[in-house]
Amino acid sequence: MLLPRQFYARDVLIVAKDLLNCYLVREYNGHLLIGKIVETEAYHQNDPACHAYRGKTKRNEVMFGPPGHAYVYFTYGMHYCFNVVTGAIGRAEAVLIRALEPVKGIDIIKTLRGGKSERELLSGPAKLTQGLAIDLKLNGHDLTGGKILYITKGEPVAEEDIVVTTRIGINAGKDLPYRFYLKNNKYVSKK
DNA sequence: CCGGTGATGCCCT
DNA sequence: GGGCATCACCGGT
Repeated sequence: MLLPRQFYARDVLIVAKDLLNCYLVREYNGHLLIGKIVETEAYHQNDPACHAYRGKTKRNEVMFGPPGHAYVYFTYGMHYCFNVVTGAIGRAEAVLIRALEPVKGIDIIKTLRGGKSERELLSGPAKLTQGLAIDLKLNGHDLTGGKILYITKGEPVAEEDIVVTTRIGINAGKDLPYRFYLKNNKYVSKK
């Protein structure tokens, strides 16, 4: 089932947790590339680590728009990261998708990633954008349209199978418990 | 297995 | 001009 707009129009911490076990689907050159979401992080406008903490800019303006759209940004001179916009219009919130478990189209994904081992294909925020061919052309894309790039519902996750901890790769806001991942899943990114 | 480090370009101050 | 929501590779163990 395609996730509807109201799924995304909730608090970013709820959405970040509920996205676990859902499927990110990418239509690429006639192939379906699919990964199961196993790790997420939440960011919001009152959080010092958030791109929108100091207000709206050209880069982060998608975060202030309607929920259910993709916020893609470029970083470290060579990598892209993929986020899902949440919450109400005018409020800047987004969930960073940090890791996927490969599900479908694995041969294509392997080619896009330069022939890495299955464990290394999508187990990091910039790895999964490379493996699913996500770049700035998809910034602002509506994920509720069911085309090109979208998310479908997964099996519910038991509360005890979710680990809540601090985020990775940031300094500001590093003590906030805004990272969520599936316990014992080998495709979660490493620290 | 582990920690350290260079790559590389754009955004924002 | 500094810093970045990262990754892959290198060398020592």
